[in-house]
This record gives sequence, structure tokens and C-alpha cells, in this order.
Amino acid sequence: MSNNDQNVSEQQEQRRKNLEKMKELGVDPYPHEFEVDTTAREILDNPAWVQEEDDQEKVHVSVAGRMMTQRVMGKASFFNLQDSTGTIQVYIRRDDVADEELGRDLYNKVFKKLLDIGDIVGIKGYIFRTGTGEVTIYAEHFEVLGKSLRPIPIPKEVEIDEGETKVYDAFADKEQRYRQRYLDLLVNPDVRETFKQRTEMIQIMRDHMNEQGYLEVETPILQPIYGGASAEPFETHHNALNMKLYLRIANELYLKRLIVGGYKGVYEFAKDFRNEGISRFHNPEFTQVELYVAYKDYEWMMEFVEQMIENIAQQLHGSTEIDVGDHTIDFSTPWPRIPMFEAIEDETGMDLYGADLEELRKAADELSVEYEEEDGKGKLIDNIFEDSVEPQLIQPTFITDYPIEMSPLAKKHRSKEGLVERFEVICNTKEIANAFTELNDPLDQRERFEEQARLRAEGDEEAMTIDEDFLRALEYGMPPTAGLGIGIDRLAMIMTNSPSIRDVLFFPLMRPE
RNA sequence: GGACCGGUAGCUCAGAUGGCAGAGCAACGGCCUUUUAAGCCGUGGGUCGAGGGUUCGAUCCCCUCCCGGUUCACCA
Repeated sequence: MSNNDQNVSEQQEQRRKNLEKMKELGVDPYPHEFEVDTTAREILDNPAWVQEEDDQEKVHVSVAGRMMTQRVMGKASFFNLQDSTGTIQVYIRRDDVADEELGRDLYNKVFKKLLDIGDIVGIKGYIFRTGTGEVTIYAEHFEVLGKSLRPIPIPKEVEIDEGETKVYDAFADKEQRYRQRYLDLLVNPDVRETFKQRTEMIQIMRDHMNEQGYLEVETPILQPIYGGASAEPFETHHNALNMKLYLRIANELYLKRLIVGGYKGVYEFAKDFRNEGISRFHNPEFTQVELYVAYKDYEWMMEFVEQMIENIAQQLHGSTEIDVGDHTIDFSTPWPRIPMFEAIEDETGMDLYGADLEELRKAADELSVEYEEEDGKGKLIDNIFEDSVEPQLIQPTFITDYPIEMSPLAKKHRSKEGLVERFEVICNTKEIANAFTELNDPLDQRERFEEQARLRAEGDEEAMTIDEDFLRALEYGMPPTAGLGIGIDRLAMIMTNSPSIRDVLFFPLMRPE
């Protein structure tokens, strides 16, 4: 879009004219800086600053932000100034802001005529209280800091009862909110709060892991061999090396190499990419934190993760109980631990531990669980579990001890035949964490990879490929290790009571406009 | 990819067996020195998501397409 763009609305045209007129008056609509010394929040939080009596000393402040409403009453006006912390009312009078260059024109023309809602302004003045009791800045100096050329949506919040507010004309169209997140953030304060909480959540986790002495690391996003999960990758190409590369679907195999390298614990908040469907719970790029700790097992990891997440709830909401949708979720530890086959038996009455393929198909048929002809035992069990157990699990629950077929990177269970030492945390009917005692036996790992390769040859496009360098690393020796992955977006959805993953991603993937 | 719902002014939304397209806020011109969804008087603003079809006439009915939401399938 250029200045010559013919598709400007009447209101955009008006704003461009106002911009020109400002320049003609010698007002710079885009100055280089403004000295801010106070925020709206600070003013509202400091009642002592308010000049209540005429003989009281004035507290002078310098604030900047966007003008969101304007109430002009002839020679004086009120407007609301929104900064990063909130909204403060400003009272501005013609004769009190008149300056040497423009005199009364600063108010009569610049403020009253040429300033538009959404413009960014700077105010210097003192704090007083209006007749109706609202803490307000009495402007003694006013200047334009950034002209806005497009009308912004203007939700109006009205207080109905004590604390009860009603919002009129909210900027509500989800498509526009996702496409123009800057507007969404600007006019919907709860959106700013949601993303702030997401960041705080990540910070709490980072602190929690740093306190244990684990090292935050970075590993490749562009990978010649993708691995660590079962998923379709995005493909790309490196020109200079003339080489096919994949955007990572997980960073597991790299982090385990670092454990081989001798660190006691490593973690990474990693953007992963999966070339699969988009839904309320899936975005093609999403964030996981993965953590690997040497000399620990999955039992230890269960305690670690439940404490970390309880801690998040506590710090974010001051309580271990959080309202999510229609439910109240209680993160107080310890969380129940239910072996997968027990969970299935509890819900279906069927004991499928040790069942062969035929028996599993029969069970799936009885439960009306769909499956494909080529699905193996692992897939069948997974489907049965997802259909019968997951929808029942609202409170955070550890599901433990998964079939070996669905866990090619997990260590065999120390006592249960055919299972691995793995757990998932299910919360609000969704998986939010996945962990296992890591497979560190290089010969076993090679067999598992080869089994994956067989599945792949049979047409399973999500089966893993053999990573020879990873095997070589294991052959040098990896200590017993516990590994964990947490879906950051999914957890953020729960912690912020957001119904869609798009509500916790600033810029969810959208088709081009 | 399937099903269902939606797209009308800058924002939120009405609307009509198919007959000049509406409201509130926003904008524009006036009045107003403690207002607060400020108020009062006046004015302008629309390719009714896009393209075809039916019709004297389509924003409305039919078809195709685009974009979004929810949901199912796949996945985390």
C-alpha cells in the first residue's frame, strides 16, 4: 500500500488531511522522543499525589499514550489517555496549554480539530480530582507524538454497578483480531493480560529449571534428519549445500546428545513445526519445552513436573485451583498416577494388557473405536485410550506405562513386559506433557529404529527415520536419563482459560487475506 | 478434507415474498471551561465477501469460489 492508494476510506482521508494541516501549522506529527516519567497505573495507585486542596502542593507528571476518547466542551476538554499500564483521564483547557508558537491554536486547532482518536500524545501536568471524583491529569503541556491515519475500533466500557462493566462495540471479529493482533491488543485489555500471563508462565518454568542447575540451550531448527516425534515435517532446501532440510518436529535427539556430552540437565523452549492439520488445538508452529536430566527416571520426573505446574498455577493465580471453561481444575500435588491399561479397564471394563492384535481389533469394534487396517497394536491401544479415557480426565492426571510399540525412544519398563517407562499428563481432556525414562541402550535403540523403518516401508509416513549419529552418540554411553516435553501453548490455554490455541499465539497462521 | 454457521458503513449489529440500504457509536460543520457511552443542532458515508445464473429488477433466490468460526477426521 502506498500513499497513492485509492482505497482509503472517508475517515482515512480525513486523517491524512489533518496530518497535512498539522504540518502546515508547524507541528511535527512524528517527533523523535518524549520524556515520560509516570504511568497511568502509578498515578491511580498513588492517591496522595492528588491535589485535593488549593493550597496543597501539586504533583507534576509527564505521561504519554494514545487518546482513546475525546469529550470536547468548548474551551476545555476531557480525554482518556491509554498507556502500557492502563487509562488515565486528562483535563485540558485552551488557555492553560497555549504556547508561544501557536498560542490558543494549539488547543483550538491542533487538539480540537486535527487530533483523532488513536493519536499518540504526550502530556505534562499535575494530578487533581474532578467534580465527579475521578483522578485526572490537569494538562499544562500537550504535544502530538504520533499521528494515526486509520480509525481504530473504539470499545466503550461503562460501569453499570460496582465493578460490573459492560463493553459496547467491542472489537470482536475473531478473524480481524487474529490478523491485526496489534489492534486486538490495543483495544482488548484482557488479551494483553493473557499474553503477559503466557510469558510469566514461561519465566516461572525457566526459573524453576535454572534453580536446579539445568542449562538452557539452543539446538538446530533446520535438521537434515528429523526425529524425536511422529509427525509430518516441513521441508526446505539449503542452496549453498544443495541439501534437503527439515524444520524440526522435536529437539529430543539433540538434547540427548548434550546429555551424552556430560551436562547434568539441559532444556530448551523450542518452536517445533508439524505439517499437519490446523484446529483449535493445533497450529503448524508451536512451542514445547523439553528437559533432560541425567541419572533420573520417570518417577522422579513426575514429581518434578507436578511441582513445577502447581507452582505456575500458584504464582499466576494465587491459588492451585483455576477455572477453565466449565470446570475448576485443581493442580495441588500429588496428582493421581494411573497405569494406562488400568485406566482403560476402569472406563471400559476390558483388560487389554497383553492382548494381541486380533483381540485389540475386537475390543475397538466393541467400543466403536475407529482404526485403519494397517494400524498396529500401539495405534489401536492409543485410539482406544483417546476415545475412552482422555475425555474423562479433567483434573491433572499421570497416565503411566505405555506399550512399547508407541514409544520408540523410551526405555523398557523395569518390571512390566511389553511396556515402557513413560507417562503423559492429561488435563482438561488433553495431553499437556509427555515424558519417559530415556532409552540409553544403543543396541535396543537401533532395533527400535529398525522397527520404525519397517513401519515406514509399509507406508506409515509418520514413523521415525534412523538417525545414525544419534545412535553413535548413544554408543559412547548415555547415563540413565529422564526426559520431559510440555506443550507450552496447551498449558498456556489452560492457565489463561483460553478456548483456542490462537488465543495464546500472537500471530496464529492464517490464510493470506 | 467433510459437516454446520457466518461475511451489510471505521466498530457493533438490524434488515427486506425480490422493489431507492438502516440504527448506535465513530467521522464532518456548528454550540458548549469539571465531562465521562458527555450533551444539543445539522451533514456526509456502502461494489451488502467475489464471480456467474434466474428475473423487468438480486444485498436477498440458485450455483461456484474466497475468507473466517465451530466441529469431525489427522495430530500435540
